[in-house]
Amino acid sequence: MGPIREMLSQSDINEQKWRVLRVLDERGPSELTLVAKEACLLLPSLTRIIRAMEDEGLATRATDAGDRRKSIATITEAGRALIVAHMAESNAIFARLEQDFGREKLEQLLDLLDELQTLDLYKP
Amino acid sequence: MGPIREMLSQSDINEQKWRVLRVLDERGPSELTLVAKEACLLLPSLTRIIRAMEDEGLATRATDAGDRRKSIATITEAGRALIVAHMAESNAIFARLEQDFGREKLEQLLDLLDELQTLDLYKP
DNA sequence: GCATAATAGTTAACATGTAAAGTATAAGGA
DNA sequence: TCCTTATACTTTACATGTTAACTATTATGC
Repeated sequence: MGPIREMLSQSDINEQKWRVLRVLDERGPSELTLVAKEACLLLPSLTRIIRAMEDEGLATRATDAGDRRKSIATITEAGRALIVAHMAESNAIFARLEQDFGREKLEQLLDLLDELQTLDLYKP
Repeated sequence: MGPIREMLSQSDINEQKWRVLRVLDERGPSELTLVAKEACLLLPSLTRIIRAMEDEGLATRATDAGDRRKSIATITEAGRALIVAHMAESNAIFARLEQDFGREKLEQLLDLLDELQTLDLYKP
């Protein structure tokens, strides 16, 4: 993810915020636990990140009406604009990776990682 | 690597020190840049870790005679003893992973990751 | 219903990662 | 030889990850 980090460092955003933005954009308003899982973050990290993102106007939050323990995060227009601004470059980086590494291998790798992550190695 | 971390947390050692110990054990006395590469650490991290390991008597250091910029790290008997003490459990964890995930898949995954890491995505 | 447990997040304290600048030594070229 | 560049770390400062303890709210068993 080095190239992605490099791309984002030009802007006023980092890798974690980028992942959160993309999750919120793809899945719509979501509770924080889900966002954390999708963005591969622990909740304490997400707490920190999303507070910053609120301050920067990239996302908003509201407590869920049905279950007041839950907090629902939503991407703002500014957040969406940031995604649009970087999407072309992001795609180019990904295309480059596909070309250098091989599309099949890349898919294989991602599948294996996904599968490994769903394995629960703790239970016996 | 969760299970490995769990195993080590019982003891007075952590994941990074474990990796450094294993590198030093497998490759013998080595300069720090090599150790960092093999243990997937940046040099500043290694500096911190190896100082602690010296204090705990797990490794020693000496400046290279031929090139006085280099620092050569060596595992001690205490370090080797720590490896021995945890090796059986480490092997069991790995065997468990092989069983749950599949040996072939695991090898495939490690190969792909290795290959990806050698790719230089920054150059042209 | 009420006590207990479970869930969703937050906070705080500490460990670790990372980038940038600094030091010391070595190598190369005019 | 002297100046410049490169290498091998170290130090510093800050970002991020991680664990444990905490609050608030909801679900469950009796």
